Amino acid sequence: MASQEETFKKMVAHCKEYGFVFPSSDIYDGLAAVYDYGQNGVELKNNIKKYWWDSMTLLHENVVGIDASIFMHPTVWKASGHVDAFNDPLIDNRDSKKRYRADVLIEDHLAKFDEKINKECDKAAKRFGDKFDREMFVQTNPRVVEYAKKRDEIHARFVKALEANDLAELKQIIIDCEIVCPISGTRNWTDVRQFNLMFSTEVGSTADGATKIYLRPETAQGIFVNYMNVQKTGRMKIPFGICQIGKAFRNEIVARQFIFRMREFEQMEMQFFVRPGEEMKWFEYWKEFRLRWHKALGLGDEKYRFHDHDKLAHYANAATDIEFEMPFGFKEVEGIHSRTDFDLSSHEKYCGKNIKYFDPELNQSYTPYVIETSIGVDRMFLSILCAAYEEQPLEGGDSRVVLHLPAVLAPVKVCVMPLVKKDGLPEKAREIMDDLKFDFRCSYDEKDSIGKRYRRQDAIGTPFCVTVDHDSLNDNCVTIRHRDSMQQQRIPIADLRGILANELDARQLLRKLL
RNA sequence: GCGGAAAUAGCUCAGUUGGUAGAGCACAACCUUGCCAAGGUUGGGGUCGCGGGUUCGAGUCCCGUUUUCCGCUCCA
Repeated sequence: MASQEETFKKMVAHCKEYGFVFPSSDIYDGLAAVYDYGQNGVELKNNIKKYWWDSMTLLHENVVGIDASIFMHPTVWKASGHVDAFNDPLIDNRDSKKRYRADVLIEDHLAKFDEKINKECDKAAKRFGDKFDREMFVQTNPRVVEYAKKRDEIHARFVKALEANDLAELKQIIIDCEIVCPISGTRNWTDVRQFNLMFSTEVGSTADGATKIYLRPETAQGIFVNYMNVQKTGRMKIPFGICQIGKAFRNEIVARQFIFRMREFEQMEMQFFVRPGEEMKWFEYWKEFRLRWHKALGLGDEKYRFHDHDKLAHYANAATDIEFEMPFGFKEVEGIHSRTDFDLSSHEKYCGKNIKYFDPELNQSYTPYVIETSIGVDRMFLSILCAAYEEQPLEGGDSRVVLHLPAVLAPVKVCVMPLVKKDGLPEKAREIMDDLKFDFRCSYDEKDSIGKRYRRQDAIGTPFCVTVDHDSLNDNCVTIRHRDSMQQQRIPIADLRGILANELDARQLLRKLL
């Protein structure tokens, strides 16, 4: 495991050295948990997005795309539950250095009163046997009445403090209740602080009374608020899906592990609208389809697994993750959730408009249920790089760093190089490249020895190198060198385009999904 | 956010008890060579993360700060 972590560190360094991922604002020492994609990274990322987009929109005639704004009406986040669910009051214990949610500490404390009351009841029940009347006992036993009174007092303060968002009062409750840290056993608490996972900004000048709005913490809501527009204008019939690729923002408390958890990240999401009662059927369909999409890349089937959620989010009735084996363990890359009608119903309530679907086959209206597939582009990018990166020992004690990227995703498809920088070979190489560059992302290299140039292309995962030598001028043939096997073939220049087109055909990948 | 460690050229690192910065690789030009990281010559590139302080003098000592890594904590 230790060597895997070492390899991961080297992979991260490799990403910077070869123009895949840079720290944001690098010349100012970076910005925590924000990264930029470089000249090779952006190509790989775009190729991942295209593979996803095509698999959704080309292979499913009932799935269409949209591109919603990052800014949305503030009420969207009320309706989605984010405003309430993402505001956690946090408190630290100075001795144990542990952090807790202040509301959870108080709730746990309140629960203790009920435990005490139950204990008294149990004792009394044993004493009185069949004659025990619990209701009567609770109302009359002085000790139990005292517990209940205290509990209700604290509960009332607690609810009031939460409603008013009174952080000082929350701390005061913790002090008054003499709540201690379960680890250190002390009451050496910091102040309660609010931590909102959503970034906020303002629309309009402050003089006019600016409106506070949020940067979206998920792209899903952009689809929900457009569901009616797309359904009506696209004449969509249930079941149908809307997909989207876009940025989302979360103010993570701790963001680590390179691009795995970033404050600004990109999601590829689809919301699939179905008849109520049919959601589990479609949940299973998308679960299976999405896993096939991952496995089709050929990074190794054993690197994927499902992780079903035991604890479901407020909106879901079934949820699973597709996890990928990163060097730091199996980690979530994609989530597939059955979101019920939670979002659409909630939006209907908040916006006050009828957004039900009229099903002509059933001759009735209903709020559709939703299956969501949500994949992090950056996590997908990371998983591919982790699987592709290899420090490969070669014969004679030599070694090379090679990225075994799926050819369809590679940033550069082919590098054309003259064997030597003279005798008309560069001109011939340029000629070949000018012919190929409309179809494939090509690069040209004439610097350094041929071996060195091959290694440079291995390091960025270029699947093919084409070398022009002296014979090429006479026989119109070139050498094509394959990245993974390092084997070379001599082929006519006239066949080059056809061979490359076949090897780099994205359709072959998509066909595996049917 | 807490604790620990670190920050010197694009990368990997050296730099003695404080005395005004080096190597290898990489990069650019030229020469030689030509199918898996060859050799030579020349050149560009660093106010040593940033800001203070001590000192005649700080990459080196002290304080603060930023970023990164490791461990906690958090993660609908």
